Amino acid sequence: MLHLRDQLQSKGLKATHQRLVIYQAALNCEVHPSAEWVYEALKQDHPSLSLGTVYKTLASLEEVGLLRKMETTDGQLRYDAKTHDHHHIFCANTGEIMDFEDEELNEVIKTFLAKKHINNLSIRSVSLHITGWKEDPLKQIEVK
Amino acid sequence: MLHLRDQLQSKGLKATHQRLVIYQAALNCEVHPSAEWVYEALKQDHPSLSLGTVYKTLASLEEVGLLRKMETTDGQLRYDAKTHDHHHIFCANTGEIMDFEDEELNEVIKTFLAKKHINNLSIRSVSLHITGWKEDPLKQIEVK
DNA sequence: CTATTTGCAAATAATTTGCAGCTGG
DNA sequence: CCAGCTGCAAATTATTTGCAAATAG
Repeated sequence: MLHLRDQLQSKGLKATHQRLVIYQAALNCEVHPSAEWVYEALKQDHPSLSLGTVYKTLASLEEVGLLRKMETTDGQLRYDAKTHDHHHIFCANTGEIMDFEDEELNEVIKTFLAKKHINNLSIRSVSLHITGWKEDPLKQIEVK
Repeated sequence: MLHLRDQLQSKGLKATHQRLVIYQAALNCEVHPSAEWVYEALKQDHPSLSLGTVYKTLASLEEVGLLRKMETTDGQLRYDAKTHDHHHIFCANTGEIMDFEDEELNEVIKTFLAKKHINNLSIRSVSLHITGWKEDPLKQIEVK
């Protein structure tokens, strides 16, 4: 828990109890959490935590770069605790969003884009959105 | 306007006046429109058109594949009239979202992913999210 | 005709805001 | 201390729904 505290402080945020647990929940979360998700996850152990605070805290963490906003289509703002370049696989039948990390792929894409010299744009990050379909026969049954 | 009518009908949708103008507005739009955007754009010429109808119509068009939902971070559901694979450039200073089409890039990415054989996933589409920074000195002034 | 679709208003969901009281440094 | 945070409730924004009236085919 100590280095989370340091991270917050180095960004100029007070290391409050709420921020520590919210940040930790986001980091340990295997999915890409929404405010609601974090709130539900923490409610049991921290009943006095309010949903409004979760919203504000996630926004602050994003503002200072400790979290990233995720682009989604599902009507909820989601966050991503990985702040380095990585990719996402959206499974069209199960609705899952999985991380996909591949340093080689990052290189391939960035090299390609660098060669192209798009307008007067300096590229900061790239993230691939892969839409796929799980061919697992067990899962197939669940297709709605 | 004729082939729009045909497209709707071929998908089993009645070619109503509202659908024709909404679909056309989405197609001619250089940005990636939200329901609100389409509504505002059409309000003048079609004052009886209701926002609820715009929501329903965009959802229907997406359902039959004439539009795609766009992943965003801005809290509004946006649509994209391009239904083939293409990429998006998000400009971090101006907030613009630009299309980026490059058949060669699609190939490079798909070939790479095909080689990897990710789990038991069949890849349906890929879309690259490029975050960049416009180096235009004129624009730099506007950075907030 | 009649199954769909529209317009409107009311309902719901997601997020933000205002502000009094609490708390970390 | 006291500036920055939190909790709460009310406000706002985005989207969906229900239903009677309109309309495409």
